[in-house]
Amino acid sequence: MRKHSVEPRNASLKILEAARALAAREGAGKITIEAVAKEAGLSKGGVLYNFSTKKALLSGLLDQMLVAHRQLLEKVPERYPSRTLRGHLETVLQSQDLDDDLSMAILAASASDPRLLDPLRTELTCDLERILSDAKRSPDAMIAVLAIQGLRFQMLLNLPDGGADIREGVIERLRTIIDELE
Amino acid sequence: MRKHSVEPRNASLKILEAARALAAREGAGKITIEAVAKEAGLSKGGVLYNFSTKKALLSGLLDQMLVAHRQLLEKVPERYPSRTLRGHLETVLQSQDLDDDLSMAILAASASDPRLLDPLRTELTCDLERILSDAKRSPDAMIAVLAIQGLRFQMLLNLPDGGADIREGVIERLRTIIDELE
DNA sequence: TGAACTTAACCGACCGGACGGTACAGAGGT
DNA sequence: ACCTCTGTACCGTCCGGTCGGTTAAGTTCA
Repeated sequence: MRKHSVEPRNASLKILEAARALAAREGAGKITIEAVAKEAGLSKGGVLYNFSTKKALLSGLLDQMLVAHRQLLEKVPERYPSRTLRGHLETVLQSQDLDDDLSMAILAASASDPRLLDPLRTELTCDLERILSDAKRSPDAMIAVLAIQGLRFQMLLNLPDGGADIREGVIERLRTIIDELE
Repeated sequence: MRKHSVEPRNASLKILEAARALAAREGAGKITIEAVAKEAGLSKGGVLYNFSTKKALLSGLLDQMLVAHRQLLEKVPERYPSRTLRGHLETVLQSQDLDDDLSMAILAASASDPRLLDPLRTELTCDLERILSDAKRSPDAMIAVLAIQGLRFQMLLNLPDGGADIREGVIERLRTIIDELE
């Protein structure tokens, strides 16, 4: 029947990319199917062909972010102790503002459908398990996790951070906490 | 055609209360002016008289939460060192799930209008300033702040927490960190 | 080979309803 | 009489999703 050597021209990726660009340029609130379609050089129908619903689109975006997250984690050299935790920290520090509006969009959507975040939850559950089993003193490890999470949301929502010097101090401190875990 | 002759003045409070109840019962996504009106036992016009726009309503909700937050902070006995920080921790621990959907609603709305969170930002800026000036080792204090923030979001979004024992360990550890700040 | 047919990918008009906001007409109290 | 407040009706817009095309690239078979 079908041999199909050439992959079906995947517009999905282009669509996701368009959504990212759109979110970065216009803000989280501007992600509508039509807008994404226009940005991707497609029609509304085209987008809906690839993602049968808007939730599916957002879900796809989250998925992409999780994949990127995983890749970043793997880049942490194996020899490091508390590898996962360290990876989390670096991920947060590297994250540019580009992802912020995207995250906000997903967050906003999760207000009406909490299950949208399920993939994130399972991913975090995995990571957390690894982190806690790696570390000697789990409370300290968990506090580091929480602080990193706090840092992420602080950046996401533009909450006050106490100024640059505090920021650096915190990062340094977090690093030493992680170092001393094992 | 007055039925309840009592307390005709200013339905704002009742409206806010209704919005809270609605959010708690139906979820964050269900906060619409009409729904709130129905819940509060008045009409859409009535709600819009008190809050001329939906943003104003959400803003009012945020305000109420901040007031409650401030009151909780004041309940921490003065003699405690790092009073504000301690208050933050206790606030998070006491917070009911009731507030969760409300917070989600506000968060979601802030995706399309980031300035909605401005009051929160200024409040936090104040608190942070006090916390950092109170504490001897500011990085540690900031880490505590971040961890508490992380805790809040973890609860808000139902992110994994590593289980009850870890949770307790974290709380205890946070308390000692705070104790040792001054 | 080439006509008929199938299918994947995409288009775009349209629908329906949700929702924020407006207009205006009272009602009640002072 | 006036001001504060509330109710009803309505409007316009936005947006997600549907649906009947349409195009192009195979595939089948005479």
